Amino acid sequence: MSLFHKKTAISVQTVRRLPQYLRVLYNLHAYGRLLVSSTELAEETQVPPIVIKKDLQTVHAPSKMRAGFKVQGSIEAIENFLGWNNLNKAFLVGAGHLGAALLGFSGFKNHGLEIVAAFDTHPQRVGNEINGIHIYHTAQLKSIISEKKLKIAVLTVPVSAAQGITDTLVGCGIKAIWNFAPVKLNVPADVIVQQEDIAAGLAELCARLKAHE
Amino acid sequence: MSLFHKKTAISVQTVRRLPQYLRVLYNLHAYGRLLVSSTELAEETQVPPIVIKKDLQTVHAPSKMRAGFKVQGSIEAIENFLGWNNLNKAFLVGAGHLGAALLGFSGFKNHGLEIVAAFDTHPQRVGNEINGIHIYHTAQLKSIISEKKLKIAVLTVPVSAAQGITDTLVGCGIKAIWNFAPVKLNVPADVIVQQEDIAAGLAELCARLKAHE
DNA sequence: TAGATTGTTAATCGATTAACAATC
DNA sequence: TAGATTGTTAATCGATTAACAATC
Repeated sequence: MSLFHKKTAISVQTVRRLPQYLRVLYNLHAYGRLLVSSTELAEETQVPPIVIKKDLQTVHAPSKMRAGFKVQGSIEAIENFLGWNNLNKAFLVGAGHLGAALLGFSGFKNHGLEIVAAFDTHPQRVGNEINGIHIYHTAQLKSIISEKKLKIAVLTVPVSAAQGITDTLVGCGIKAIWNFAPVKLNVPADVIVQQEDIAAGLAELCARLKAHE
Repeated sequence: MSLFHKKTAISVQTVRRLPQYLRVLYNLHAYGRLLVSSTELAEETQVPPIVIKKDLQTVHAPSKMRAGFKVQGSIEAIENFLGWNNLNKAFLVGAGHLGAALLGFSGFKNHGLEIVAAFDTHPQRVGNEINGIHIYHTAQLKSIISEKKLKIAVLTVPVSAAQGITDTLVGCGIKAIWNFAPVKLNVPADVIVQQEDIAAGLAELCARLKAHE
């Protein structure tokens, strides 16, 4: 209603729920289902039907009155909203167990992310391939990032190495870092850091366990 | 103020922020610092000082007027709140890359979790040890769970195996499952499932990237 | 002392939930 | 038709934020 073009800020919570819906929708689509109601989606997720209805409405998922949301159209709406219909090229630094797990997870291609290179310093890892992705030595970071024009980093290095690598990445003009190391990274204001903190999940579990007793 | 003993429900958000504070507090403690203000903690985390003040107050972290929160006492308050001062014994199912990453992460001992056994079906993995933790065959789940009286499972199996294993675990009387497989698990109401969904983090990153453009 | 801080209550904001109309 | 569902607006709830007193 404002004359000014207000940036429609969609809540973080909504955004984080979208992948759940997407998984169910993929399944339904594979079974040939054309429509799904918010109540049915609610059964397949932990999310209350009204929340689902609102979330799908905010990403403009198409629907049919009385019949539910269109499966295919909702998939497209969510993918489009998240930008998951065209792949972002990314690279991974730190090809240890966690890094290898992420490299091995082909599902990212459904999630808008294509990891095209990996880096490590460990001589036994450099030169190998995981899931078709070559592991370069970290010394080559700068040249390969600029050569392949990469903007998104997945950081799975030990805590002790995280800030140092980050400084290098920032120097390479990286736009976003998906950080799995449990440290706060210092970056310039225009670099996005998405922090993944599994201790948070564990804390939640422990709190629920205590409350349950 | 109520005569009834109302269960003080602490918000999930607060619980999930606690580990961040804990990491900073451990560092400060290692440097011999006795007090820290919420403003200083705010600089070391992404969290606004008022939120930190409130969070620490809700876990009854001790403080000194005008001087800040007591470092050691705050550590104890958080650990105590989360039950991280005495270790919960847990086991892991699925010793692939992700499982191996979690087994290799000794930091869980600071987080109230001690993984004492791992399980897999892969012949090349069964019988090995990772970080001193033995990998048993999944066929031994039942006997070892009851022998060691384990109540908490960490689930890092492929999606296709997750529900089947879960049914077995429920049959063994497990109390909680920390689930890294991107599926909703069907469990009885008295079993806690803590869902870890890295697609949620990726979705958040993508939304922020889009908003940033 | 002045000023930085915690302590505590109130105000704001935004997400969730409820309510009900519209639809097929 | 009746009933299940989406569409849309209002109400509720709870987390965050602000405000200011108390303290050393």
